[in-house]
Amino acid sequence: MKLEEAKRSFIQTWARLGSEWGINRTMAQVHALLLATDKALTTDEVMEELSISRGNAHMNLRELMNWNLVYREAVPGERKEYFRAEKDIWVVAKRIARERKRREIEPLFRELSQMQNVEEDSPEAKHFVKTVTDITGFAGKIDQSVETMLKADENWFFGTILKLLR
Amino acid sequence: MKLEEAKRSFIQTWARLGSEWGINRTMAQVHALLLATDKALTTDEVMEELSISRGNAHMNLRELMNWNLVYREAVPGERKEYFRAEKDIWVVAKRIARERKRREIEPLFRELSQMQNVEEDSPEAKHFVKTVTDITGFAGKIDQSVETMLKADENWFFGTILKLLR
DNA sequence: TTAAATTTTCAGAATTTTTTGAAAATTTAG
DNA sequence: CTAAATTTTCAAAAAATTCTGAAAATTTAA
Repeated sequence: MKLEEAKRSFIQTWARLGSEWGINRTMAQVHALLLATDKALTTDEVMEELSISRGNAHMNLRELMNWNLVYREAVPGERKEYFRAEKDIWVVAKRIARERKRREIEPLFRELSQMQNVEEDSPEAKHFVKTVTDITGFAGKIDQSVETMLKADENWFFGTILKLLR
Repeated sequence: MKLEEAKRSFIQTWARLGSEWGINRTMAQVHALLLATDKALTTDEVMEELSISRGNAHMNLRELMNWNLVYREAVPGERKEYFRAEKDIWVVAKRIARERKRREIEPLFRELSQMQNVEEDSPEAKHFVKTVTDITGFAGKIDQSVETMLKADENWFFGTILKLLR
């Protein structure tokens, strides 16, 4: 398999995976392109490689920066902005987990908690409250597990930094 | 909060969560309705409750059965089919995990493995292969963890069945 | 300053996904 | 069997999402 072919294939696979998990197809493509490339790219290069418009490239690069999956890289003597992806896959996973937890799990958790205050005493109401309570408990456990994972990573990070400073 | 209000709110929340995670909005609504209801419902009741068409209700109920999240329940003396949701949230989570693993993680794993055969020796090619290899390894670990979770649960299930039969 | 380069925005267009609803197929009561 | 009840299918319509491209805003070199 040739490199260019493999890259295209990787971009396509990543895009499909993204849309299966609720991530915009183009955002996943841009991410894949940057993951597959060993240098920082400009907006124009992203547009060219993926045959997408400037607006689209721009918005998705910005969104990837919001997720902390892509960062700007200054290139001396160049006016344009260059973008590079975080390549450490564990860091990538951690950042996606943090972002989805923050945007989705935490609000879910809060909303579900509200629903347990059903002022009614019928069997239907009891059943409903039990279901919601079970789900809330489950969401809490997931939330807690992700939190532990992220905290463990912070400690690891902190430990590494300390070693460097020592 | 009144039961009906809480139910509506639950259905809406579940639908939002579903679409954030790549699950069809209506499928999530139907699932939520059945989770929130302490009895089996007919297609007509689902249509009525959610104000959706017959075709839509039918297709989504069928898809939920494919996911093993909903099952038909025979009601003696009734011609219509009744549907009920699995309520054990751990079982629900396990079934969703199994299905997404089978449909998404496993194919991903296979596709990524292909991409590591880049017959080229440039630094770019090396970088690409390393990235893909890292991701493949990561996907493998996720796959393995989910597998362990599911297997543990099978044992638990098997153990429970044995107890019942003993 | 000035103007060229670059980034940002967003209304309308294009695309993709989902839904409808009516016809066809199937099932079952009588 | 016959026909009423019910389920299933799927082409077309509707809705939701994503993308484009050009204009506006911003930045920077000179």
